[in-house]
Amino acid sequence: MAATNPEALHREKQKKRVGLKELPNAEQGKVVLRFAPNPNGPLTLGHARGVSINSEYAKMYHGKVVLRFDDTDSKVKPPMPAAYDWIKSDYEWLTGTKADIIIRASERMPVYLDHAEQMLAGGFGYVCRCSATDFKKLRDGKDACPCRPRSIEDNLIDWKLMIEGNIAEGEAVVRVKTDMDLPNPALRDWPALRIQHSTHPMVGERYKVWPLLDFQSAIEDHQQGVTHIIRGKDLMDSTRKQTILYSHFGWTYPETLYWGRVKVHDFGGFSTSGMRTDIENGIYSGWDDARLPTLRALRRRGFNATALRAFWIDLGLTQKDISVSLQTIEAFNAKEIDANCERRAFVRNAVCLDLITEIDESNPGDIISISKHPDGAIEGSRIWNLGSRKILVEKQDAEIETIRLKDYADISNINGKAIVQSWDRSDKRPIVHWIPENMAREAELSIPHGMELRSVNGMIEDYELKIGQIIQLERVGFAKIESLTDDLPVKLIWLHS
RNA sequence: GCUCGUGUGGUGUAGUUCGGUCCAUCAUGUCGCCCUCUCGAGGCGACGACCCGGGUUCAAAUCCCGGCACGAGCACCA
Repeated sequence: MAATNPEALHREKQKKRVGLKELPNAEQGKVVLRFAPNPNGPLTLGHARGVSINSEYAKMYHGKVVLRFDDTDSKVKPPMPAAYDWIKSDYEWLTGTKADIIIRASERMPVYLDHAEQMLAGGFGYVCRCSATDFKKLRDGKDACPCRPRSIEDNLIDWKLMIEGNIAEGEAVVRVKTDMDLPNPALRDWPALRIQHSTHPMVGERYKVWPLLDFQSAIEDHQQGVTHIIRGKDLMDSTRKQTILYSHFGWTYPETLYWGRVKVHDFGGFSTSGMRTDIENGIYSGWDDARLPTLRALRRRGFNATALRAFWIDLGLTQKDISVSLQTIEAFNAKEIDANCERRAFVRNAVCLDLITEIDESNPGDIISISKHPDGAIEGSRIWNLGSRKILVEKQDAEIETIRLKDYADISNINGKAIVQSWDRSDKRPIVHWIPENMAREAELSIPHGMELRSVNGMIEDYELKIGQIIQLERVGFAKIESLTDDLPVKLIWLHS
């Protein structure tokens, strides 16, 4: 045997860093972050990343999160009045707290319009009356458009016409002056505000000129003292555009971090507008349809907010475009909820057997008690009455000759007769779940599976069932009790295994 | 086309700042074994990766150069 290097034995294995990376230039108590959704529907699993990461950083640095509704477009992505409250409650559900500051861009219009005027008066912005296509042509050739050199006075006159509603939509736009030689064409004299005469669901027809995201967001971040922006990397050019605007105003741009695109294999993308259309067309029953990746749907199915946050924080903040599996989220969820879920039996394709027992001194009798949770995480027992001498097992299990009825007895199963062979576990025969026939109640388990909703019928153990309760169906998986109506089967909604 | 960004096992991540302590972390997954009571649970174990090619160096996942692949932006959407 060769000599062992003692150092090699003591070498420490490297550890995985836990939690989020440090934020650059972050000072305890002074960090201000923001989460800025478009209120065109409730929050999705994708938004949950933004909410989780931002709120976690706020917690780490004892900072604040601004929840801002970016509702400055009423034509392409019109805001949904109901969505403001949905998002607020989705946010609260997920983080367990209210956002520190909540604002709507549409109520802050005077601020944006005022800054637009400052920009024009300062000569670093101008009103452009070229058509979008003409401008694009000029911009691609690094050529300034004819409106650019006009005087501040002329710009202010046009601006007045714009905000008074005297210029039609598409006829004018306010641009931020940049270097036309910028290598990135997307940045050259980018548009800051445009005309929209449509009715805004929150403020009506009060405003004729609306800021675009890059302008509105930049001004508002400064107003709120945002120190760190975390956004999708598709918005990298926004950062560059806004940095130019900030330097015009003499402000310092916040630290900016990015994440890549996320897909959850089982859902695909998270298009809110796509879901909205499908709901309107009756493909889905509503925003909480179990097949949808909305937070409300996930919550309805029994996903836990802490688990969802833990999942996103574990993923961390990287610029890679990723595709994750729902299975991973489910594993986080199972870990989180297991200790709180009572067990119940659910027998699909039930087969009824006659229970035959010999009277002997080890016979536990007709009243047996089974723990609500295998390792006692939940106290108490379920009390079963075997008085009817009839039991239900799954058809598949009934085809096996010798099985063990979980927590009861080893039996031989021949011709519909379950004959007790031993009370104690006597060999390695399979353990199956079962229920006394007189304690069984019909149930329907609804399982979302991609575009379809599968339904599995069976008999559930009717013991202390409560509506809204998440239980673990032994050997099947977690499910939530959706409805408990007399005379109707219990409705269960599938969570995961 | 122009601009920007990213490349670590099946998936996702740690490590990359300041090269060695990395025969590369953890989770999820898959497979196997165990189980005195969920074989869709639990326990244990195994599997599996630094995009490619050069270079610098005693030493590279880490630094340099060149490829390649993938993604995003180039909206009067967010």
